[in-house]
Amino acid sequence: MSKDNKDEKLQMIRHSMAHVMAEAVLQIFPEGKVAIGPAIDNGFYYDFDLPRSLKEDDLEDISQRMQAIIKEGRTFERSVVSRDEALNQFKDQPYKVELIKELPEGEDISVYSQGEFADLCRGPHVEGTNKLNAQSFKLLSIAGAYWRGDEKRPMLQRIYGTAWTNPKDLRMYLQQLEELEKRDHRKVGRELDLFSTHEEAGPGLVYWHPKGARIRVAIEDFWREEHRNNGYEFLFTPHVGKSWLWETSGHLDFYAEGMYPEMVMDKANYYAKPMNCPFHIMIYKTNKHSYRDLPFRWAELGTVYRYEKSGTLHGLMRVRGFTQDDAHIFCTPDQVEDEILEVLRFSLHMLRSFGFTDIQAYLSTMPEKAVGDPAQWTLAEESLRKAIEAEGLEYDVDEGGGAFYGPKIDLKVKDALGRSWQLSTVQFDFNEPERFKMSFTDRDGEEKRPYMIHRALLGSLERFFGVLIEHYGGAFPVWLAPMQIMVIPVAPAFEEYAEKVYSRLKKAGFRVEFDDSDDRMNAKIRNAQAQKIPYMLILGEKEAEAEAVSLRLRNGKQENGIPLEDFVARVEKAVQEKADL
RNA sequence: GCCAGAAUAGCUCAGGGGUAGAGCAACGCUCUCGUAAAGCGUAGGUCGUGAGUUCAAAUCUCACUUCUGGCUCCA
Repeated sequence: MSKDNKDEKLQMIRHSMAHVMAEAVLQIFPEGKVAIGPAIDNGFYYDFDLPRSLKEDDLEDISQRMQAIIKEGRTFERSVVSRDEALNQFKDQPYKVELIKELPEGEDISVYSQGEFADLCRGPHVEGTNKLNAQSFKLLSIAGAYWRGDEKRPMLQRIYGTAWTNPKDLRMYLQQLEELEKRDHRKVGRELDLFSTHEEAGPGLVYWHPKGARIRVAIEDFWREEHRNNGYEFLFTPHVGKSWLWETSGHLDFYAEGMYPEMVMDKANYYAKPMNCPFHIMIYKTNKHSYRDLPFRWAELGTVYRYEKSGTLHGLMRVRGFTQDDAHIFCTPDQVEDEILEVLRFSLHMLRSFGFTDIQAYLSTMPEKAVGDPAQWTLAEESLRKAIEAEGLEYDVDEGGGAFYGPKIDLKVKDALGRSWQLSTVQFDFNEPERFKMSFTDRDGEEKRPYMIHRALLGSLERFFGVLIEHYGGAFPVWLAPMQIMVIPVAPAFEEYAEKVYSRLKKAGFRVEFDDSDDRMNAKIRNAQAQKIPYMLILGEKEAEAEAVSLRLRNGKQENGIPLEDFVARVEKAVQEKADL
């Protein structure tokens, strides 16, 4: 069977499972209202409006009822009904009635029934429950979900489940979930002592511990070096600014909800910055600029603060204070195409350097409500499209999905577990240059608006760090590892030689530690392993005599009797090449 | 912000209307050791915060805070 066929079959199974679950839930709550229940990646869900809140215990009951229904060997029967018939049949189901009323005139209204339970549904479904396996599904969780995703509509109860063709696939999926849990950056972050957040000090605000900061410094050092190589200048700007900035940029009109509230001082209102751009624009406006000066590529690791709704905060992935690896490019119209191509190349180079090789692009174009001249939009969109194609990237287009101020490319990477993360973004801005009345003097002596491009390659350092932690499961490649080498003497008698090796490695600039605790060697190895340190050096009599080291890698492999200087060269090479080990 | 769940020692967790428990970690002592946990001991908690019920609250109730799973949001 081809992959597509297989996927289609799984979709049908999952969707059918959702119907079976709906029937099971209605057995318990005959007066319950059903909303929608589609198949999703790895499973299905169904939304209900029920007289009471579901509890975890209910899932077991529902599961058993589902198994019973499956074993009854029902068939899924499709029937086509008129609108009136449908309205009549579902008159006790207000959510279905709403859906029926919205179905376009002339379209078939189909109903699938499986014995007692019938559901408005486009289908398709498997022929009968004999195609479902009572042992290869699992109900996973209960969640709240707004009807039609609208926060003004009723909150429904959603049950998520996963379903597969056979119990083995289910087991594999559940194992994958466990793996995900093991790699969770919040868990790894605590185990490796990388970062913390504090209830008393403010939710969504990240504290980078020494070991986490080592990784950040490695990232930032690389980031600066690459920006220097790519023709960027660096800026530093303040963290707060007077309301004038945000009134002018327009953020106070359309983004005030996302900002930390004002601070009043000396009869002026200050705001913590949610964006760096107005600050960069202030620097631009300090001088008059000629077309000969452009382009400017100005980068800043700019820390911004945004009020994210409390329920949306999540570890490092969604926070209230974060540092963007931000840059703004100001250029003339005829520079746009080259600049965009360069930015995209740079972006890909950065992401690949961190081990992300599976990258997809998303192009978002002009929405209905937009500022700026359509000709500008066209030039911008074309430059984005050309760049993506020049780099041979797979891409999707979200027609009309751009922000009102300009089109953009987002890059998403797939991590080691196949999950997608949006990291890079390249966005045109036709709004702020206008509002801040930016200009440059063109060849013909006229004052013209520069093009402005926002771009972030890693997104935010916090989020990027979170993604990195999960991508590597905490086992960072040598160049990023907070502790690269652990020196472990076999016994206290060999501490002198171990000390010597330690000094040599320290001198070479490596992040090396010396475990001189009272633990036995075995315990030291275990501790180093738990910290996912790439290299463990086991040093005893043999090594001391030969000026050598015995190397244990965190993947369990061993190499004994490596001359010390060879090991130094080897680590230098791994760091240089950004290799795993 | 909304729905649901959770909060007990640094960490992982047990317990539960009548003075708080384990393992790991920490600290001290002993052991001097060749590739994933040596042994013994010591210390450590107003049971998230505030209020209420009760003779008595960590336990029951309410509010709040934070976290978790979702929804929404992410111009």
